Amino acid sequence: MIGATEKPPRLVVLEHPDNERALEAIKDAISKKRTLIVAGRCRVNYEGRASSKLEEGERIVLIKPDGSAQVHRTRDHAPVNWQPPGSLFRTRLNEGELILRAFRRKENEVLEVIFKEILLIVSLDLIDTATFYLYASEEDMQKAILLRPSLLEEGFKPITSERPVEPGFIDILGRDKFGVLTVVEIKRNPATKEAVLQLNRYIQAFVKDERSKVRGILVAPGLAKGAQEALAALGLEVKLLSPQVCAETLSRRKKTGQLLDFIDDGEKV
Amino acid sequence: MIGATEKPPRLVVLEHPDNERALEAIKDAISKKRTLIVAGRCRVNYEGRASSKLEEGERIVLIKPDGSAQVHRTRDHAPVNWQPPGSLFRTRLNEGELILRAFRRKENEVLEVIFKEILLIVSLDLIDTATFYLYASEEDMQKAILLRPSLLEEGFKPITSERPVEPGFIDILGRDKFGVLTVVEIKRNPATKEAVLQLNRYIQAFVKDERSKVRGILVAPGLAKGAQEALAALGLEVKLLSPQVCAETLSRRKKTGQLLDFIDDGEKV
DNA sequence: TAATAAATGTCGTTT
DNA sequence: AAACGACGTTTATTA
Repeated sequence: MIGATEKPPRLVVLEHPDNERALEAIKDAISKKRTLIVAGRCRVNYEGRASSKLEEGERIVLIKPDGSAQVHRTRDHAPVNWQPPGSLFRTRLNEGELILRAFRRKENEVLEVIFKEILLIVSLDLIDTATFYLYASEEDMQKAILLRPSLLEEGFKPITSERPVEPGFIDILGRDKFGVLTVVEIKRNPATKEAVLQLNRYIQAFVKDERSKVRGILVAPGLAKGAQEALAALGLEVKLLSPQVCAETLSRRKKTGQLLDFIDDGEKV
Repeated sequence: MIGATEKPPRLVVLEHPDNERALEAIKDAISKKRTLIVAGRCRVNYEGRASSKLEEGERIVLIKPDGSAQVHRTRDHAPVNWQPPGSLFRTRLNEGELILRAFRRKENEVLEVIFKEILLIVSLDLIDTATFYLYASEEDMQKAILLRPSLLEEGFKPITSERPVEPGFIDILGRDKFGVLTVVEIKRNPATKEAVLQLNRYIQAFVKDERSKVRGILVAPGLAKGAQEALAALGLEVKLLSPQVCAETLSRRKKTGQLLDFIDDGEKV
């Protein structure tokens, strides 16, 4: 029995509970915004942007305090069915089955898990306040070029980053060593034809304002199919640069300060 | 103790195990390709296409028989770190910590979870052979009709899709076999009276511009209460079409090319 | 195996 | 609230 007045333990485990105990534990965990794991034999229905049906089988359901839900099968990284954060939950017994519904009113989406048999219920009060750090993202590549413009090319001088233009934002705008305006678009993956077109749109929008000559440089670790042709056709350029090198540049800065761009005159790719 | 000779139980649960028991249970579960859940206080490192760092906190790790791994925090549908199916695992104790590594050799990617404290281990032998069925979204229905206009009716020729009009967007605009302008509104669920009114609004807004005769066709798998009457009252039409049939049309296209509309002259609903 | 397109993409940001 | 772009996108399909 999970007391209403007592503080519940950080970890509650029920093996092979009957439906009544399971219902109580699930309602308790969700209402107290605990993390909930339910393993059991169930079928799953989803109705919303699409609809899906999954017949009976044993799966794991994970419900988080933020109101997200996911149903995992024995394979695949991604859940077979899910509901994003902010979902509402309704649990009830019906003719010997335990029915768990996660729904989002606005989006008109419903996820329904109908348990024939509950193998396990785990209710956890997880404490996790740590920050997640991701390195070598596209953002890091941008930071690295701004910190050390020679990563792009000798003599490049950034003017602004994230400059708004008609269709979006120019990653980096600057001038090359001859003073020519240069639009830089950064990709952390091999650049696709779409990326080239994106860069071109930015330049087009920009040229309207400036109507002077503008260079366009695509920064990426490589080129996907069709990108080379698109670049040539549009008269744009590419600078091969890996996210890893950018991440290294940033981490080295932390140790040696911001002098690198003045000291280092070599190119590393 | 989990015997090597005996068949292990379908469900093994260890609450607050010491490191040795935890190590044994984890190795056993992974080697026997069981589904494994580990909850505990840990830090997480990832090194591969990018790199990431997550300091100490309580999380849930889910490892599946297919060699996929994911680390879940208390929020978000998506795992904070993961490793796709086919990963290899190495578990060991080191200075009072339990270290779980999931790596992919070819991709040179490593996920490392370092447990300071194990709250719970669950090792499951899940049985799940069911097939997952996903039925098409409304967007797929639109695509299917554009691909094979005869799904709507013989001789229909689409002009545009998502054409903006006063109240929103016309799903598909086209001409029937007599050249009469036709507005198509698609619903993936049984169409309600509201859907009929929506179609009517689009037509009204459209007639202002064109002031020629315009047909309105509601595409839906069925009609909800009151929809039939509304259609009749407004002089609009309905074409019954299920998302499933659209999905089939789209998947068949991939196999047989885009010739279907020329070959197929029958209607399937 | 590599390239391409779709996804109930998810998730953040900005208008 | 809606739109846009990035993502360690993932995933399936096809050449």
